[in-house]
Amino acid sequence: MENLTEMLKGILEGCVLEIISRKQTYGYEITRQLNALGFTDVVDGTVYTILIRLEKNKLVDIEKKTSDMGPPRKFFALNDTGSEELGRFWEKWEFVASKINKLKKGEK
Amino acid sequence: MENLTEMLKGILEGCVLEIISRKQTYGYEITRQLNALGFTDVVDGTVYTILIRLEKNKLVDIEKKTSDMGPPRKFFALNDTGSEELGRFWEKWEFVASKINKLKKGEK
DNA sequence: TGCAGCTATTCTGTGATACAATATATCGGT
DNA sequence: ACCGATATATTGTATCACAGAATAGCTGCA
Repeated sequence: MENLTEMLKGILEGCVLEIISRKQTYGYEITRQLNALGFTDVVDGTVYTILIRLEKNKLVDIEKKTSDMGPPRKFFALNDTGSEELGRFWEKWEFVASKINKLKKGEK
Repeated sequence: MENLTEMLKGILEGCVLEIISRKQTYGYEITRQLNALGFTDVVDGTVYTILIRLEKNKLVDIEKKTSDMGPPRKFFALNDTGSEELGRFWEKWEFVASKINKLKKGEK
C-alpha cells in the first residue's frame, strides 16, 4: 500500500511504543518489524526521529550494547511513563477507529 | 476524548469526503456532523481549510445558496475525482486499521 | 589490501496537516 | 439596538512522517 504517510501521523509513534513494550529493542530492528507488519515504506530516519522524541519525553530507558553484526546498538525499553502513554494511545485508537468504522457503515 | 489532533491527521479529510458523498452539504453543517460523530474538538476553521483544499484539488463541485437561517451557504458535492479519492481513502483505512489491530492483538 | 554490502545511528531540511485565533457578515428574537 | 446562532475566510503555529546525506562497524570475497 502506497502513500500512507499522512494517515500514519499520530499512529506510528504508538506502534513504536507497542513494539518496545514487548521487549527491549533498537531502532534498526524496530524499522524491520514495522516493515514486516506491512508498513513497507517506513524508513530508518522516521523511526529514529520517533525514538529521539520518546527519549526527550522520557518515555524510555536506554542502554547501549555492542554487537557482532555491526556498530553498537542503542536499546530502548519502556518505563512507567511510557507504559501509561502506550495505554492512552490504545484508548485513543479504539475511540477513533470505532467512530471511523461507524461513519464507514453509514451510521452517520 | 481529548487531544486526538495528531491521530486525526490524514483521516479527517476522508471523513469530510464521506460526509459530502452522502448529500450536498456545507462547512458549518459538516462540522456539526463531525462533532456529533464524537470528534467534539474539531472546529470550523479546520473544516474550512479542508474544504478549500478539496476545492483546490478539484474533488468537489460548489454551489452557493441563500439561507433563512443566516448568511449564504457554500454547498459542496463530490465529483467523480472526489469519489475515486474517497474510495482510495477507505482502502488505506482498511489496510492501516487491520495492521494496527493485528499489532494490538500481539500478532507481531 | 581494498571494496562492496549489510548493519546501525544521527542530523538537516521539507511538506502536509489539524488547530488556534481572529475577522467579517447575516438573520431572528427580545 | 443588541445578542446569539448561523456561516465563511484567513493567518500563523506546532507537530509529524519522511527524504537525503553523512558516519561508522563488521563480514566476506577478489
